[in-house]
Amino acid sequence: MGGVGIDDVARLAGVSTATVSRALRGLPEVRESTRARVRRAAAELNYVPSPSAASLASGRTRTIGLLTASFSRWFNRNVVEGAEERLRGAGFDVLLHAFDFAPDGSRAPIDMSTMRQRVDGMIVLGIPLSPEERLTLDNLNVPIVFVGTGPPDHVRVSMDDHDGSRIAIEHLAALGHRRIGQIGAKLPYDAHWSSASERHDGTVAALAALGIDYDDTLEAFGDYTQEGGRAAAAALLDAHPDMTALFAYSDEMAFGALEELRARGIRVPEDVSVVGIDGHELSGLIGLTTVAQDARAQGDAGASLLLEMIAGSNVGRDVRFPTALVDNGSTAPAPAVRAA
Amino acid sequence: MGGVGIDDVARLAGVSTATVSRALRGLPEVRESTRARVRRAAAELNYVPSPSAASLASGRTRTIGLLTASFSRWFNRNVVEGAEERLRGAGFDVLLHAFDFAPDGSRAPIDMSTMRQRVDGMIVLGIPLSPEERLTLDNLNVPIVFVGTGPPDHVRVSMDDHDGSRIAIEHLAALGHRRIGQIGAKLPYDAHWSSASERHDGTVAALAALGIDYDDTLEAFGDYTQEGGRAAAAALLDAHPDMTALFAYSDEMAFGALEELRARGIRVPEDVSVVGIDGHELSGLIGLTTVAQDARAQGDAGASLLLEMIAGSNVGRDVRFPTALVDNGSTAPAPAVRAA
DNA sequence: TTGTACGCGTTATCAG
DNA sequence: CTGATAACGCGTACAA
Repeated sequence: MGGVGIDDVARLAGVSTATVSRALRGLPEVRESTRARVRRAAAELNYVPSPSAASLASGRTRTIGLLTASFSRWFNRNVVEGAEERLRGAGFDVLLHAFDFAPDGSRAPIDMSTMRQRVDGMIVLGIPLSPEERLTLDNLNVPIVFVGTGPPDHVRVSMDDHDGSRIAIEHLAALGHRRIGQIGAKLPYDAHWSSASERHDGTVAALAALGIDYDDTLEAFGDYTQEGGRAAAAALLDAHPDMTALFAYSDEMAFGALEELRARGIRVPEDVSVVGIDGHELSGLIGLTTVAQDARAQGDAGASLLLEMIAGSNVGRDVRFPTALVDNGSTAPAPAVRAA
Repeated sequence: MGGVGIDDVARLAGVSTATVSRALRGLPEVRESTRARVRRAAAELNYVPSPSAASLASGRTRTIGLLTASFSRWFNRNVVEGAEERLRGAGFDVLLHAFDFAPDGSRAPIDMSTMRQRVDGMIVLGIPLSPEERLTLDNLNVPIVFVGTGPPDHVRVSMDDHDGSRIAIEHLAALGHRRIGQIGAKLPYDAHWSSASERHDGTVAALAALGIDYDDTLEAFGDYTQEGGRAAAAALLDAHPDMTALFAYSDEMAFGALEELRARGIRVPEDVSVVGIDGHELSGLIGLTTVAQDARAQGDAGASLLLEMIAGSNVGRDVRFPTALVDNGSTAPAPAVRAA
């Protein structure tokens, strides 16, 4: 029951352990009749190969490390789901390494060296990494795919952040909004290649293209949490009573903003319009207009890419997913326009 | 860089590999000065032990398997977070095995034998298992902890389901509601020990204690999804126009019910009151009164229990967490009462 | 197409 | 307290 080894199977099937190994792993050089016999013997004995022994002997682990920030974030949990399904379907296990940000937005340094020898590849999800952290990652000497946020010298899968901002800003501008507050993120180690940075740049570019002056006091940072979004909204509302719209870089931050607006008795969308990013499953019920992305598909794509890299392929550098505006009713013509 | 082994460290420290192993694992029988020397050598060489080799030799993996249904469910993702943090803190890795239900509520059979030799323990999250599935689990020969839903002959951590229903029903009854629809779940393999079953039983008991007749046509099944909750609400509203309240066994199903009510122009709470279970982070913004539980703490507790079992302790059978009503405004006196 | 035999990098036993 | 050495269970050259 506990100790059926490869030699037990070999004995029962009347072949050598080498043949058992080859047959069970589907190597082509085995006669089909032999393979069938081995399979039957293995099934009869309820044999399962020891992954430790296999890894030790082969150097491969058939395990992928998944580094992610908290599942309280819609994006992360959806990517993990998509990636996990694809990886398990391909016969890979998933080693989960999650971590949280402290309330002040900081976080403990992540040491990936514990993953050494444990994984054949890594997926890193949605967080900027410090140079030291990237070093411990690279020292793993396995392929790495970044999803959501990733440095330029690595393979990255994400939505088209720049274009997402353009869509949001153009939507608001078309409704006559000119004083648009932004709720962004300033995470540690953001070296200008995070999604937050790109959404910011896209916003600035979109405003410029529309001839609207960019005012950096119209940006506050919610760091992708609901509470952060609420605090950011509060700060912006205090500083800019004339603001008529809010663009949050995630639905969760937008939800926080909606809470703050409601608490102040400010009507949405009559007084202030709000747009988020994600396409959260509750944006419909809550009534939040959002720039929707398919996070699950990004997880799937990231996993697929990683598997190709492990198989030796030379994949490209970047995969960007499109976004689309979903109007759930939280935007309306700017008050001044309506008045006119 | 790639191939620093225990013997490299041994050579540099001037000791045997056995001593290196003992020193680095913190075994007590090593002189502190020796341990320090070994530690220094290991650090200098950037040595990380091979988990495969360690597992092969010791039989332990320092890895816990986590079996869970989709993270789209609030409960699951919060439990996973709580458990993951505790396990990683204790030096254990987490192997994630997720799966989805098909749209019709069924699911493919889960084969845990792939976890054989891979994990020192298992946490199973929130799903009833078939007898065959439980068998593949038990055949792993490792401690198992169930969180949320678990068979009576295993260690289980969950909220007090029975009492949660009591709280919800008493709250509604105190407001004068008598025709209370329930949105429950009928998952495959539910052998009467699931949270859904217990919430149902608790509801029936609470109604009986209040002298309210139980009517099984007032129960529909949403299977813990938002869409399912919406469909269940629709069916109940069609069949029972006189129904004045809905009690859903999860916030997500309640959210679906709110969607359906809104689509029909039925006001909440003026026409129909709604209560959920969970304390979802968006229940406040959405305005859903709910019986709140601490899912993260349950994940933490489940992990702690499992670690104790792995260490050889004989833990108890059951840990139940309390719940508390959070009034977010979706309940009001029953219309008939108001009219009176 | 199959078998032999060595090696993978630790842990654990037993001496010392 | 420390060292030598035999497992641990498989993958894979190499040979047949």
